[in-house]
Amino acid sequence: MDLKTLDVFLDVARAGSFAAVAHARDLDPSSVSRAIADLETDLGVRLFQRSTRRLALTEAGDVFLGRVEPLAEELRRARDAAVQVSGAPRGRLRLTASVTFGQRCLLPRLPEFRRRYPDLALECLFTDANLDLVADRIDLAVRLAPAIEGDLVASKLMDTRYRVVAAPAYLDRSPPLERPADLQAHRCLRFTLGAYRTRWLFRDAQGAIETVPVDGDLTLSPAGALREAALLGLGPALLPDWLIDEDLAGGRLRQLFPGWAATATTFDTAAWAVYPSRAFLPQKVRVAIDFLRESLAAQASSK
Amino acid sequence: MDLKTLDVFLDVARAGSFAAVAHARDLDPSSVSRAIADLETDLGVRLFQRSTRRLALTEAGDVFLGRVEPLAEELRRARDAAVQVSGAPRGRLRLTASVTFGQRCLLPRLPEFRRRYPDLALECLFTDANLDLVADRIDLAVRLAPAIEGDLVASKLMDTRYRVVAAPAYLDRSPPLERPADLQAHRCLRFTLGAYRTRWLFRDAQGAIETVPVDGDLTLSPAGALREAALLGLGPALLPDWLIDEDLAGGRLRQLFPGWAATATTFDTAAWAVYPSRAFLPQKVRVAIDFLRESLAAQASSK
DNA sequence: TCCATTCGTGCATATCGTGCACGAATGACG
DNA sequence: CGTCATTCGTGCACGATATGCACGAATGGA
Repeated sequence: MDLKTLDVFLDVARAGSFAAVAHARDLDPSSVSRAIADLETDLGVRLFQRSTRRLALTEAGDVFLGRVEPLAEELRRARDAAVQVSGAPRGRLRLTASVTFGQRCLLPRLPEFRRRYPDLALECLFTDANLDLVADRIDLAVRLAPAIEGDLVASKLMDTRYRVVAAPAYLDRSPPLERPADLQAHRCLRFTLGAYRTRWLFRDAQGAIETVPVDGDLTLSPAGALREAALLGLGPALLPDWLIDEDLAGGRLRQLFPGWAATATTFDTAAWAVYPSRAFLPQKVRVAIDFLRESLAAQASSK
Repeated sequence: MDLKTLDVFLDVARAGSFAAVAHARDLDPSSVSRAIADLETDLGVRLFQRSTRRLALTEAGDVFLGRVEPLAEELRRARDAAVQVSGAPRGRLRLTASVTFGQRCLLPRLPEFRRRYPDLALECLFTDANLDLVADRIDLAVRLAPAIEGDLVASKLMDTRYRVVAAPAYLDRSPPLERPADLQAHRCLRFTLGAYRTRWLFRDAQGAIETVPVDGDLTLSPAGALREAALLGLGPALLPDWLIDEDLAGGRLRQLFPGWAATATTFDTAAWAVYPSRAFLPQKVRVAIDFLRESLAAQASSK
């Protein structure tokens, strides 16, 4: 049973004519005739009594019409409802990012986002666990990486950089840190993740890369905790710019080796908006991506 | 949008797997995958987020599911309702017959019919106008004719015969009526319709046909009125057996020329149940035909 | 009676649905 | 981490179905 056929049935019942409906729908009358005949066969019930000039609903046809007419309308509504949910910046958006990035870069932007899209409810899952977009029904993930692999679609929000920093008080009472290699004489504040614990990489203005072994008696996670330790003057730390830019500007932290790019993994990395598919992208996701890109870009360009 | 596709969608939403649904329905998984993809294209909305091991409804998919789930059930009900109306001896039956036949042969049978089929409402249109089955939405017509022509379906209920009759009092005071030709000396009671007004036909035991011109100063319609005139002794009348059998048995009328078959049109004629179509014949019509055939046949065999 | 319109059907063809084969991705398991 | 079974998506071929066209029969109006 085809919904188009049901619509044809409704039209024929109203018009009392196959030919009139065929004309209105730009179909051949034989198609309408057959569609109705097929529907009758499908149902096992005669819906119309026919003569060439007259068409009348049977009692069964009457009953079917009464039942089916509201349903056709409901189905249109079902479609419209689905389209509307998808097409409008409303509904519920499930967003995930790491704890620190979420709190540092996304949370402060929520008031403005809410102001712009008051019909859009946000569900933020800030976690350092790498949530599965399908299984956890995530609409949008913000991920920090040099690039995004796999089937997922990614849209770059902003570039990110790492810097080695330390508190002024730490620097005042410590041996000088003029070159990256000087770190080896210091107890560095290390991030929990693999490469961050053993060696940091530096690239100078000419592009030469230097690997510096690092060690220390403090390993921390998440990145926000590392920042706190650095602010407390516990040692040098390798931290992302978006986390410490304000501390640097406020003098609470100082950047070491400003002529060098620093990292523990890759020098070129970014924050990405990641979502499962481009096809039929709900509007709510679209506007969130655009908002974040715009907002974070504005932050980046003010450095 | 196909209802089968909607059912597949519902199954997939419940099972969270294309493959499982394909297996349950004995389909290839690619068919399920395509059906859902086509539905998404049709709607312009993504209903599921997919990974090979995981399938999750989108928010739009959720909304659509909630809307569509009750509709599938309602459509099944619509079909069932139509089938039920058609399949059961219930509902409303529109029946037509000529005034006289209706009152004489059908009306007395209504109590028994109602007793048998209490859920079946009868709408009887006894009229001498030849109603159109389609335009007037007649389920069943009882027609008196030698045969039924055209597209309509006819089922013979019983044979009918005409007889020339007169009241005993009329015969006592009139010239003798021993042969059909004797009618010419009498003022016959004539029926309004064409051939009944000018000549009656007689066929003897050997099959020889004699045409007798008839005349008189009284022309009547319907047949019941003609019968009344005959009972009043106003003259000889050509009347159908079903109308006068009881009068003959009660001696109120006498049959003339018993060795001859009489008619104004054709000698072999019958009462027919006529209905628009055999295809998907509603049960209510079926039982009415069967009832009338059985009941009228019983009347015929008791003569 | 004539004629325009309508429904139904045969036929040919275009379109669509579906199975099969296969590749890529996913997770569970050892 | 590697292996493997399972799952979804896609190309291809082919069968099934939908549809237009032509035409005949019937209907009703003039």
